[in-house]
Amino acid sequence: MANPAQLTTVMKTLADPTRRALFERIAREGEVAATGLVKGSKVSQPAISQHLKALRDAGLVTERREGRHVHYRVASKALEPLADWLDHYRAFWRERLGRLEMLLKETQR
Amino acid sequence: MANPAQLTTVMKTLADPTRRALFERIAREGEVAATGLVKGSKVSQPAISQHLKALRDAGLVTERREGRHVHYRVASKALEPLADWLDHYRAFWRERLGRLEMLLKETQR
DNA sequence: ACAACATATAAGCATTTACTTATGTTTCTT
DNA sequence: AAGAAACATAAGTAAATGCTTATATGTTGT
Repeated sequence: MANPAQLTTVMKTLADPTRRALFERIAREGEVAATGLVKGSKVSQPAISQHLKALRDAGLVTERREGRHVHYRVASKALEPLADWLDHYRAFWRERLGRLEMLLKETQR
Repeated sequence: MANPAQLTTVMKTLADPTRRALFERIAREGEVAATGLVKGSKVSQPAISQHLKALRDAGLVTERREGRHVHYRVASKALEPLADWLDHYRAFWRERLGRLEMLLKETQR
């Protein structure tokens, strides 16, 4: 169901610590302008701008222009590809571990 | 709770498509020798070996040597850092969306 | 002991990435 | 209209990444 290419993009985008920190700040603050993100960051304004573009392209954040400010917020379905992938493997393992446990109990008695 | 550095490592490791595919194959097959992974892969044996090292270093797989074969399997807590991080943000959003809904209902009446 | 097999390591290379500084572009303020 | 503010884009660069071929290391069967 989840497009593998999209999953790759999401993972690659969030794998970078500074970019992920940016994403987390946007999530925490609800809605932030780019300037707000530049302040309190160690990297330059262009770096922030480039990271925001990456987050946008990955579908992780949405932007809302208001005058000369651009406000960012987390996209509602941002982490869905990641969550889907994880849930798939979690379910898979529950099943696998379930079978393993049953096997162990049978061999033990 | 989840170490950010470890999360970064896990994400970076799984972000690469061929490496993730390798991980998924190990998960599906339960336990595979490296040779088994080389077969049916488009990259060379050393490439596989390097990817396996990366997966090992990230704590995503464990190895079990048996003669000249090395069998790989998914580590039981492999995806815990990722899952923890995701759950944290999921909970966070439920709360945020919950508040938003309450706010909307209040302003509507 | 020796050849074949399974895997790891080394070295090299092209591409990608995460920055930087410099410069646009648009919008607000005065 | 002019300057400042908020952002984006361009160009350059050092480091990281994912591969390759060649070679080493360890193990098994004959």
